Amino acid sequence: MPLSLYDTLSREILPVRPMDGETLRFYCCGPTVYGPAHIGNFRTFVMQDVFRRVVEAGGMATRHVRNLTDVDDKTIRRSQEEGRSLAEFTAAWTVRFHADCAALGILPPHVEPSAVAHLPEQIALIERLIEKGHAYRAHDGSVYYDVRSFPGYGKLSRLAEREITTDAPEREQADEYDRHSAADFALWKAARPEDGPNRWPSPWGEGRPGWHIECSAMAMKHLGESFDLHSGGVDLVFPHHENEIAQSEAATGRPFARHWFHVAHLTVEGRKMSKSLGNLHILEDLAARGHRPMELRYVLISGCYRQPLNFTFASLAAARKALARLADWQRRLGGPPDFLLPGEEDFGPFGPVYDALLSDLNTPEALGRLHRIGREVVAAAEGGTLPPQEFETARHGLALVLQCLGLDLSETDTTAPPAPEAPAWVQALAAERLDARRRRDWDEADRLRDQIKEAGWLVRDAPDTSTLEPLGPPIAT
RNA sequence: GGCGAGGUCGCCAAGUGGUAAGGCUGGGCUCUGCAAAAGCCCCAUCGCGGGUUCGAUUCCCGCCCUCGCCUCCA
Repeated sequence: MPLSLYDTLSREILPVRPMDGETLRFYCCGPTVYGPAHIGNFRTFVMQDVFRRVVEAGGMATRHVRNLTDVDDKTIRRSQEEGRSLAEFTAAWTVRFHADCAALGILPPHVEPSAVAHLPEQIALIERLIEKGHAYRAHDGSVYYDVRSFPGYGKLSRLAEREITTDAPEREQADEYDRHSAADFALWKAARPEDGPNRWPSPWGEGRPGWHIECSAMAMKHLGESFDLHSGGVDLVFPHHENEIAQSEAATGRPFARHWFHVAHLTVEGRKMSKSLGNLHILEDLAARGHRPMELRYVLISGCYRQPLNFTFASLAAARKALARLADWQRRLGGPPDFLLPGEEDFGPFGPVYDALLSDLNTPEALGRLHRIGREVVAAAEGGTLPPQEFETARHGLALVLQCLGLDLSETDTTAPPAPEAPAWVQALAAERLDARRRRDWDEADRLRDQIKEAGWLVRDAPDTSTLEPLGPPIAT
């Protein structure tokens, strides 16, 4: 059974099938590498990752391309502010992005093309559009796409051209002077003084590519003129993806991507994420509050990708508990098997979890089923009512399902959290209490426990010893 | 104004034309010197008003409210 997924273009849930019958080729709009990616960015990347894992678990090969936008207004401006070359600046943020993705268990794409490394492809595509009469050169050496030359313009976002032009803000007025229509967008931007050394030669003079053209050029280069699926955050529907379609289909005369997969946005504690609210959280912020990346991943897949998801620190704490439980079950089922054989028939009792994922990537339903089935299976295994062979199937199925969700529980050992060392004086109290406990002086032991608790530490007794752990995640100030 | 999404237990969040998954929190119990952990159990009639229907949270209409996009923000 193939994965069914909502398609933004047709507004229908459609099966996702490779058009070549072998490899599912898909493109994801990647990050602009000018700073750390925030949790909203990661919602999209995590969902794209789950998508890929689910497809691959069904035995299908994939070819995953995700670009790096490393030349645009922001990268140019920021790099200059810091006095670094554009290449040096974007390389540093790319390293950071890769590290964050790895922490979140996001599989690296098979190809990760960079925009600056694909200038010839972009220029060639623009030339092709000019030749076909879909683009024109402005006086300053910029090149614009002629939106009116493409009848299908607006089909993805359902925005009539009339709407786009009527209320266009009065920004970039200088450019508008040269544009045939306010809806026309730049394919090539003529160099400006403030761009500094960040300019490249082209048939139209020095400049740099517009934003949208990079994805068209790189997707076509690495996936072909027509491919299976294209993905990004909902905000990219318009104008980015609308423009990509216009550019690509006008140039090739062929359908660009067959399926469009968009991930809804995140709110934070019920409010829109924004710089001014200071809630554009990044992985670093969460770590400072004692949260692991996997906890964020769990939160990010706990809602339907088509619905806005409300991120809260309470849900992060809930995720920690839920992960600990899953890790416990996995341990009690004998731990993950040494190797996994992907295939729908191998999910054993966890088949319904995978079915939920195949049904429009319903991750919350999948998590619900995972908890319900997991509880039953573990109880049966420990109650002795699970035949040995089914025990092995369950163990394997659980691992497969966790792999689809990308939940790596290896770091989730509840008995040994990455707890910071308690201050020496708290440890001294704990040692004192352990003595009292060994003397069976319960009153003294309880008194010391309370004292330690007030200091923010929990005493956890084992038969012959005790350990300390912080009471809840530290609250960032 | 245009296009679109949504209002389900204290919080997060699925789902269905026949009386509502799951996680967290909370309450009870088992275990434990106590506590923690673990386990078991309990906890919602689905924004408001109409309509269709044997029956609606699920379909239709109206209203209220929230949110997203409408030129470079995932």
